[in-house]
Amino acid sequence: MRYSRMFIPTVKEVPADAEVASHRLMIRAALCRKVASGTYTYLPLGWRSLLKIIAIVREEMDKAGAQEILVPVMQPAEFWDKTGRSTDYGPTLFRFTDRHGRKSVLEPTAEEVVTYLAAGEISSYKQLPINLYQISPKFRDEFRPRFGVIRSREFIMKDAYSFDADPEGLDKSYKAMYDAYCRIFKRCGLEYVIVEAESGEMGGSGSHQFTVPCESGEDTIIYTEDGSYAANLERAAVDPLPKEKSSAEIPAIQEVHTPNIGSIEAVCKFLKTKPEQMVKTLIYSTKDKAVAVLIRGDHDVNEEKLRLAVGGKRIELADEATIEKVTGAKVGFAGPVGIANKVDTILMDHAVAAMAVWVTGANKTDYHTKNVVPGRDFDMNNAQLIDIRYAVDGDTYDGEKLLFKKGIEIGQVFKLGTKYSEKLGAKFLDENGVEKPCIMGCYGIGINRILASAIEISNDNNGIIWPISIAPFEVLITCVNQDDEKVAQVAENIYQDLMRKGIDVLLDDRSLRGGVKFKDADLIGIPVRVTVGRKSVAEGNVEIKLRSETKSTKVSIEKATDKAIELVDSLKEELKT
RNA sequence: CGGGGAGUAGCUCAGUUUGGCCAGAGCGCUGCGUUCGGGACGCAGAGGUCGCAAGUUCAAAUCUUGUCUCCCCGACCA
Repeated sequence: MRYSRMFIPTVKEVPADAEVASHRLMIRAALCRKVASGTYTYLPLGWRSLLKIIAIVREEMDKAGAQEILVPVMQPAEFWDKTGRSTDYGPTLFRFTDRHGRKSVLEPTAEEVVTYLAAGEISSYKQLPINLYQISPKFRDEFRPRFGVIRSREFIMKDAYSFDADPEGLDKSYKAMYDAYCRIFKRCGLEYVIVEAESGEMGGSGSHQFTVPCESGEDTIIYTEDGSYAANLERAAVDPLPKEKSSAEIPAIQEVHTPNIGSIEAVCKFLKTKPEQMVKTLIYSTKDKAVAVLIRGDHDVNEEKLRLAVGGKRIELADEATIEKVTGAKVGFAGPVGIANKVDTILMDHAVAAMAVWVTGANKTDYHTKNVVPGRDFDMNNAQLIDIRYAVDGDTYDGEKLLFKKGIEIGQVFKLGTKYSEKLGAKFLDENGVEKPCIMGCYGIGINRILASAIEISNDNNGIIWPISIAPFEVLITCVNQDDEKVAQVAENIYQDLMRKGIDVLLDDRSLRGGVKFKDADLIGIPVRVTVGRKSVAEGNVEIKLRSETKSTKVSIEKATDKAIELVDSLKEELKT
């Protein structure tokens, strides 16, 4: 491709609304442009990279035995009602009504439609296992799109769905996808980590998340230094804290007047105490039950752990009316003492149980209680002791200190089980003629996030440094003196030669000053660069360098092609699996 | 959705407090000339219903009200 004829509108100025490096560089290097909040147009360079990523994903999926299909982006809302995800997905689901009044959604993922397909076509164990995947746009009405394409409302996802006859089969299918993911991300040049994850509203029994560690990531991954444990924030388990020693004499429980002081900070200030000496009592409700959650003042409830604790049911913070009914007080004054017979369940975090003395709400508007001694003033048998909070700095798991790191989630694999197959009737007859639901798994990769995270972890002040596998081009020839016919001809010859030999090459044949071309070259980050200029051509040479290095080497014009190919090959070699 | 901020030339922004002499700068773009290996320089030019709508006023980018959009901080996910 000739630069002079290619649409590569690079920009010198840093875009005002781009916060993270990858977003800034994607705009500046002319990979994409924003159309509206969370939606982007990909320009030729960006699309070329995406196509390369897609090709890698497709190749590895096929190799892992999955088969590519394509389901409609526009799906009947009815499917989503059947699985309950119409409500579970909530406002994130894009909905619309057609001219006949039929309700539809734009696919955020395709469990429903693929399971519906399986329900109609699969009837025998002989057809299993099967794994179907697609690579297509997905839509999610995120409350806050941000970081460019990292969290957007429309994105390209590879989503795969496996159907197996038994749990052992699912384990195999899952492993095949897990391994394929490792190969895909390696080939894309990403440094990634795999952590245990929660399956969230996907449902199911097991999940791993693939994350690229970097500062601008939105996800938090938690791991132990010895590598024995790694999980995401939603999942990470923590050890119980050591029991505090109680000082000899603790005065009797005492009610304190705290007018209009409901929040933890305010109470602490008022009572001159610290959040870690307080116990928060949060009232949650499921469809039919009220649950009190006791957690230390400086900790946060992990609602995913909470959801699992109540048997995977949908659970949310109770509304004001419920709280007032349960506690007999306004919001902000709930406490554990005497609440046992008002709620259906009391869940107590380990850290609360470890405390010697509590400061809590009094279940009385404008009052708190202090000197609450667990066991003495609160019957510990009323509460179910569990791990229900987010891990914080200083926590351990299995005795090992937990460390925290930010990252971008680029893929996740789930063991779904039969949630979807049962609801949508994807059943088969086993070898004994017994009808059973298919056991499913689902597997997602954020294609655009691979692009963004590759840039995020590999760039410098001057621009992108692409891994060669997903770079828009493999080689860039910079012709420094385009108006010098001889120089231009040398560049042209190398260009033709590289193209003939199957190299993805871009020739910068614009009639511009060298400096401009070098700046653009750094910005768009093509990994191998051949510089053809008057000086070196006069000596019979050209210069070759890697984008990732500053030094260039002189090679004779005749050997330029071979040298460039050699560099391309060695870069590719590093990404082989 | 809650809290904060911003919409003026293709881009980055000044001007708004104190209404008029205020339609501006730099970059980019077009033409000519000089330059020509790290985003050159000179001259000449093109380009804007000041987000939109209503209102106040002799007069509105500037004041009032409404509205839309975008960005940042919190709760979801690839």
